[in-house]
Formats: sequence, structure tokens, C-alpha cells
Amino acid sequence: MRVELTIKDIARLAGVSTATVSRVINDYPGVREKTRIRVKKVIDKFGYQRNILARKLVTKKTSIIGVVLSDITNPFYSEIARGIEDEARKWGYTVIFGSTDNTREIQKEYVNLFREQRVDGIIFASVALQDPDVEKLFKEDVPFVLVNRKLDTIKTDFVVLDNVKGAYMAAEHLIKLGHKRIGFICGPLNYSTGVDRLRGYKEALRKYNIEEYPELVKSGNFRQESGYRAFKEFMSMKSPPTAVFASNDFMALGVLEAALELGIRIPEDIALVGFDDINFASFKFVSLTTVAQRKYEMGAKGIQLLIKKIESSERWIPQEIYLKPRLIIRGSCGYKLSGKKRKKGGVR
Amino acid sequence: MRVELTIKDIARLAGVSTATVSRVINDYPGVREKTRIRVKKVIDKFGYQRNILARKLVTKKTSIIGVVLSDITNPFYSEIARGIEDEARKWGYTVIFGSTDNTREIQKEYVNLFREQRVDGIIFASVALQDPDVEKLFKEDVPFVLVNRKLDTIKTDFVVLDNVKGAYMAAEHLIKLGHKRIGFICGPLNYSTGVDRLRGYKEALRKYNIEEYPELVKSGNFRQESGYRAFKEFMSMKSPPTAVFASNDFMALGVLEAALELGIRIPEDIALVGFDDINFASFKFVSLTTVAQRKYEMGAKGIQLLIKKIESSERWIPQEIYLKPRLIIRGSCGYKLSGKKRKKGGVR
DNA sequence: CGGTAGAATGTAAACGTATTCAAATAACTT
DNA sequence: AAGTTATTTGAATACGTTTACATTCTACCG
Repeated sequence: MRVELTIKDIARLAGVSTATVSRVINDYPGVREKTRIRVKKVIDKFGYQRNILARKLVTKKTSIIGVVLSDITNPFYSEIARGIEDEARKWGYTVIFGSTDNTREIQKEYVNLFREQRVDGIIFASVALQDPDVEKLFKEDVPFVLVNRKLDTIKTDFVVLDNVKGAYMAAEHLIKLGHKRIGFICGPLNYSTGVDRLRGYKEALRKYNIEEYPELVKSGNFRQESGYRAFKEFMSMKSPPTAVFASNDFMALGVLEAALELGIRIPEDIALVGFDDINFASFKFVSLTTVAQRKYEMGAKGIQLLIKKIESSERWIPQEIYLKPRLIIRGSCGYKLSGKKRKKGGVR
Repeated sequence: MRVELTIKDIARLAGVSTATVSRVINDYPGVREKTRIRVKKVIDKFGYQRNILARKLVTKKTSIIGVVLSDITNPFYSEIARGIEDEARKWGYTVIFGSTDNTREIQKEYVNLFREQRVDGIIFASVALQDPDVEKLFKEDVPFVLVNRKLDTIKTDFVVLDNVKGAYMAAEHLIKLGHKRIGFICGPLNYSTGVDRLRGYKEALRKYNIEEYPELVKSGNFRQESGYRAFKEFMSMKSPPTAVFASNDFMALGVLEAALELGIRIPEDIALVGFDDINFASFKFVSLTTVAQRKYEMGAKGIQLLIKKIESSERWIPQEIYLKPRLIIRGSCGYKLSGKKRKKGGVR
């Protein structure tokens, strides 16, 4: 790499002091138009790129934000990530992602890395209900925002979907289609998304006076295999559910796989609803009815909030943002859409 | 945030000079065991985290690597990204991703951002055949590595799949299944992946003395809709192809959608092969025969290469790495697997 | 025990910017 | 035109490390 000019060189070449050059570079006021132009000309002519490291050293602001999420490969998270990335760029921030695979050790490693890199703040997109790392940051006053999943132990900023409401809507929809025995594939109960969706499901049953059968609630881990397994278990019961609500789309995909294997038709034999509306859910040969959340927007909102918090000078009051869920009705729930849609029957 | 101790404080507290502290921190030799321990104790007791910015300023090494790819949301790229991320972490590097949507302007913006951030090197995962940005970096001796797609205009490092071979294998497979009219949905011809896969397809036809019909090659853009459109066009021909080879999986998914809509069965009516082996291809209700590439590994290899290049002191000779493609035979091509697999027939 | 090589430690100068405060200059005011 | 105020400019310092070089210790030798 060729040699780089410094602010000193520019100052010398323009016949001014480094302070003036600095002021010009940062568009600070208090420099005469004439000299401003002169300095700019020199910069254009000889080329200059300020050394952001030196700048960061003195300003103590890196404009970097760390993001921990469980897996960038997971389409759910990659959409959030994209929202974060795009929005960050707009505000002049750079982001570093860390995929933890929901592992405490790797999360800790990334949090340490982020702090070593002197990030201005951190976004957690996949926090657990008990999270020592986050609580530590809270105590130490490091700015952060939770996204997607929240935490009850501390009062802090978050942007999440109203998961209770979303699950309620999904269950309600199945109930209104006439289902009385609705199997629920639960997410991990150490995540707010897991417990909230379970709560929503139960609330709907209660509201419509439908008896709760414990055997209709299977635990899953948000991964496809667990949906697959749960569905097979459902189907081996003496009286299986007539509908299944999987608390995320991946598990719903597992259900589809299992159904295909068992020769069970969705939705003709069993209705199915998912949660999240990941990309694949909308493919015609999947056509999964699901509770949608705007993942991109969630990421964008999250980083907006974080940046506001970082840049705010006054005492910050934590913001709790709940996004509205939408039920997207496709083929897998068996709802008969009016008009010409779904003329070809169900999925598969 | 509470006040941070500096190397000076530690030096004072341990009764040594800053140079010694620095040596301890960096595990440099030339400091007596006794003093090393003393310094470490002080650090443990009072807590200290070195300011990496100051360090970077003097060493001129940021240990940051920029990655430009077309879209982190695209499962193909997110897998590459994950490979890069994990491997980078192992080597003590941090990575910044930039999603360009294959846009020249955004790519330029990100390259500028990366340079402003003083990254040690850059990985391009979605370079075009003519790419002024990359050629400029090449001239200016900025270390970079191409991954996934390559460039003919300059001699540089890359890690790509042998796309010609891969496409050849796919086409050959269809030929051996007895197909004579194989529709090809081409990728953009301004990417090496586009042209190489086309070349592989043609080579196979030639090798097996199958006549090439220009109308059997439709242009696509690697996106689902274009596969959808191309398939519909094929099906409106007087004599449509009996098999379709889409040069990536997304376009193959488009084909599946179109087929579903037209009531055409895959593979019974028309055989289908894709390329890339994105996650979704392996789902049972998709079951797409495809040319697999190890995306994670490609990313990991790419960054390994880049780091080696960055850290090498001798004159660097560009490395050209071709990864081997594998044909993964699933349901969509109509190949009858022996044994118990696919007992349920084709897709859908 | 004096001398000396080698190891351990310290001193001081970078690295490239932002920023405070004082000095210089320009712009008004009367 | 002198005095006053506002605006521009510059000098100097700080940010927190690393590192070349000088100095001091230590240990070993004859």
C-alpha cells in the first residue's frame, strides 16, 4: 500500500495549521470560506483519507455496534441482521455480528470481543430469560438493546413482537375453523418467545372454553427436527389433534416433512399453522399459514433505538416496543379463501 | 461507563514501566517471570482492558476484514458468511459484512467504508466479471480475495467452485437418464458463475453429441421469479424440454412453483436439477437434485487465504483454489434410487 | 573480585487526530 | 481612527499504546 498523507501534510501543503484542517474535515464552523476551500482543494489534489483510528482514540467513539444473534444462517435472523445493517449504514455506524448458536460460552466470547473493540453499543437478538452477560452489561451501564427476545429480570430497552397476541391469533384462527383438539409445539421455555407463545395459545383456549389437554403440548427447540418429532408423537396418539400450531416456522417445516412421510395430507387431514413467516413459508409448495413478524423492521427499529440511546445526552428512560403481529392465511390451515386463490387445493 | 485504567496506571501500581506492562500484555519475551506475575496480579486485581484503538494506531493493523456479498439474507451467502465469521474468530480477526444487492453504488460505498475503517483486507463474495472497484484495489495493492465468483481481468487469489465441472455433471446426469431436450435456465452472464455453468452445460451436450437448441437456453438472474418465468416459457413451446437444469436453486424453486401452478409433476412429467444445494433443497417436500457446493467451507477457506496473504512477509503469489462439486441426487430428477429411499414417489 | 555478555527494564518518541485556549485578525461602532 | 467585539487561526496537549534504543541488573567467567 502506498504512503498515506496525514493531516499534518495537508496542513503544510495548504499553509494552515492542523487544527484548521481538522475543522474543515469535520465540517466544523469557525473557518473562513476562503481557507475552507483552499484546504479542500489541497485534499482533493493530493488525496487524503483521515485515519479513523486516531480519531476514535481521541473521541472515544467508535461508531461500531456489536450484534449477537444465534445464527446468521438462520433466515429469521439474517433478515433482522439485514435490517440492522442497512439502518446502521444510514446513521454512519458499522456493525459486527456474532453467531452464538445459542451457546453461553460463545456469547460471552463475543461480548468480550465487542467490548475489546470498544463498540458503542450492543444488540442482543437472541437473549435467554436468564442472561448473566446482559445483566452484567446492565450493571456496568453499557448501552444495549434487546431485539426479538426480551428479559424480565431487568428493566431495559427492547423491540419485540407481541408474541402472546400473535399466538393467540393463530390459535383463535384454528378454533374458529372448528378445531377443538389443537396440538401445540412449544418453543424453549428459557426464551421469552417460547413462554409468550405458549401463553397466547393457552389464553385462546381459555377464552373459547376449550379444554386443555397436557398431552397436546409438546416441547420443541425451534428446530426442524423437533417439529418433525413432535408431529410423529402426535400421530401416534390414540386420538391425535386435528390441527397443529407450531410455535415457529422451522418446526412447522418439520411437521410438513413428517406428514409427507406418514402420508398425512396438510391441510385436508390436519391443519397447520406456523410462526415467524420466514421466506420459505410463502412458497406455493409450502404455503404455510403463519404469524408474520416484520423482521427487517425489527432490526432497523432496534438499532435506531440503540443509536438514540447512545447519542442521547439526557438520562435515558428504557423503551419497550411491541410490534404488532399479523396472521397470514395461506394453504396449510385449510381455510377456504374466497376468489380464485388456492384453486389447486392444499399443499404437497 | 466507569473509568478505565490505562497501561500507565497499571505500570504505576506494579512499580514498573509502561513498556514492561506492554510486554506482559502481549506475552512478549524478555521479562522476568517474577515481574510478569507481579504485573498480572495487578491487572487481575484492578481490572484492565487494553485500548485496542491506541494499539491499532501504532501497529497499523486493525485485524478487521471487510466482506462484500450481495445479500446476507440469501441463504447461499449467509452460509458463506458464517464460514467466514467462524474462521475469522479463530484467527483473532473481526469481520464487517456489506450487502450490496449486486449494486455497484452500494458496493463502492462499502469498499470506501472498509478502507476508511482501515480493514486489513477484503473478501468479495459476489464480484462481477468487470469490476472497477476490485481492479482499483488490485492496483493499490490492498489485500483481497475473491470467493464464489472470480474475475478474469486480473490475476488474483480466489476460492471458487469448479462451476464448469458442476454444470457438466448435472447435465450429464440428465443425459444419462435419457433426456435429449434439456432446458437450461442461465444465470447472469456478467458473473463467472453464470458463464461457467453455461459452459459446463454446453460441454456436456457436445460430449454426448446432443444437439443444442438455442431456444432451450433461457436467461435468468438467479432469482426465483426468473426461474418461474423461464419455466412457463418452456412450457409454452410447441415441444418443451423433458428436463430442466436451473443454474441455481432459487431459480429451480421458481420452476417448482410454476410447475405446481401449471399442474405439471416434477419429476414424473419433467425432470429438474438445480445448483448450489441451499438448505431448502434437501427438505423432503422439495427434494431437489442439485450440484452441491460447500459454502461454509468456501468462506472459511477464503478468509484463511486472505489472512495468510495479509500476514505473509514474502512476495505473495496469487492462489487459485477450485473446490470440487458434488452432484446430490434427490427426487426432482426422477432417478430411481435403489433401496428404501423415496418410496413415496416424487415431489409434491 | 573485576570484567563482561546477556537479560531485564526503562525512557522517550512515535502513531494521527481532536480540542482547549490563547493569539491574531477582521468587522463594527462611535 | 481608536476602541471594542466577534471571528479565524494556531500552538500545544491529550488520547493510550508500541517499540527502538539506552541503561541497569544479573550471572557467569577467568
